[in-house]
Amino acid sequence: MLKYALLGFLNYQTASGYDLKQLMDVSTSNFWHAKQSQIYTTLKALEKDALVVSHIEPQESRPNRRVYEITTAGQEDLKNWTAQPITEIESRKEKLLLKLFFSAQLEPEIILTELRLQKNLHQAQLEKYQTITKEVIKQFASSLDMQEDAKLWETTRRFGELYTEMYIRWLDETIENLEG
Amino acid sequence: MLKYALLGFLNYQTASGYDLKQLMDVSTSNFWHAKQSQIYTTLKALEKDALVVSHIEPQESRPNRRVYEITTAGQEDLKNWTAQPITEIESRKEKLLLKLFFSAQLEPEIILTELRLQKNLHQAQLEKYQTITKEVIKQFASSLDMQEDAKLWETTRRFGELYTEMYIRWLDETIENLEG
DNA sequence: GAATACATGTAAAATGTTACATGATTTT
DNA sequence: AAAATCATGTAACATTTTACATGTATTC
Repeated sequence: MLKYALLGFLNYQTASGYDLKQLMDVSTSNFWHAKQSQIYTTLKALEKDALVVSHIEPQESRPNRRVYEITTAGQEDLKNWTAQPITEIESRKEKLLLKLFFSAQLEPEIILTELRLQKNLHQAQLEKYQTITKEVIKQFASSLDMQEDAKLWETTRRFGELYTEMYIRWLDETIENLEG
Repeated sequence: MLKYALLGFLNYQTASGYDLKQLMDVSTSNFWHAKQSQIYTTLKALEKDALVVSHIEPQESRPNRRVYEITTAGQEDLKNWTAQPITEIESRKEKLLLKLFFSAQLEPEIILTELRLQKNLHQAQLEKYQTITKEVIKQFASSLDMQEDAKLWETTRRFGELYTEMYIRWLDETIENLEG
C-alpha cells in the first residue's frame, strides 16, 4: 500500500526518500504514514520493479540525494490501482479502546486520567487540522495551480477534522459516563 | 498487541483458539481483529512465555480442542499493560482516503460510484452496531453478571456507532462536493 | 449436493518497527 | 554546548496476511 502512496507523490514531481517522508507527514499522515526506513526500502523495491528510476544528485556540504522519478509503467500501475474500487469497510485498530475494553479491574481514576490526557492530545490535533493542514493544502494548490486536486486533498483533511471531533465527543461522553 | 486481547479474554474464561476468534469477531472487531492463524501462533508464543497454559480436550465426532487458561504471570502482565497509560494519538490507515487523495486524474463518476458503495456498507455496519452488537453485550453482561464490565464494553460499541455515523456524514459531504 | 460450522495448525510472504551507523550544518 | 535538520541506508525483529493442508457433521 505504501507503494501507491509513494507512486502517487512521485506522479506530481520527483523526490528523494527524505522528501517523501516530509510530504507524507504534512499531507497524508492523517490516513497514511510510514517510517523513514520503510520508505527507503520500498523505493528500492519499486526501482527493482521498474516503476521508478533514480539518480544521484550531488550536493556540497550536504549528503548526496538520491532522487526518484516515476516511470510510465509506474504511472499505469498507479492509475490501475486508483480505478480499482474498494468493496469493503476498512478495519481499524485502536489500542486505547482495547485497553478500555479490558480495564474493568482498574481504578476508575486511572482510566479517567488517561481519557483526559487523550482529550488534550485530540484537541491539539484538531487545531492542527483546522490551521496548519488547511494552510499547507492552500499553499500547494496555488503554487502548483491544481485547484481540482486540492479539492480532493481538502476532503481528506475534512475527514481528519470530523474524525477528531467525533473522538473528542466520544471521550466527553465516556468520561461523563465513568464519573457518574 | 493481539497478545493482550487474548489475555484479556482468557482472564474471563478459558477458551480455545477457535473460541477466541469467535469472541473477537462479535466484540472487539470494531477496534481490534485478527486472523485465525495469527491467533493460533500468538497463543503458542504466550504458552512459551508461561503466560497461559493449555490442555487438550478430547471430543467425539469433532476435532479435539486445545483449551487455554491464563496463568498468574499472565494476569499480572495483563494488569500491568492496562495500567500503563497511552500518551499518544493512534495513527490510522484508511486505504479509501489514500486512493481519493491521488484520484484527481480519475473520472468523477468512478469516484462517486465508489463513495456511494461505501455509504451502503457503512449504513449496514451502523445498523449492526445498533442491534446485534448491542444485544451481544447485554447477553454477556446478564449471563455473567458483570454490569460494571459491560459499561466499558458499551463505550467501545458506542465508539463504533459514532465513528460510522461520522463516516457516513463525511461520505455525504464528499459526494455532494464532487457532484457539484 | 453444496455450503457452512467445527477445529487445528504450518509455511511463506508481505509489511512494519526498532536499532544501528555516519557525519556536516544550522538553530536554540 | 546541545539539539534539530539534512540525508542515506542496513539489519534484526515483530506483526500480519495469505495460502496450504485435513476431515467430520450439520444445515440449506
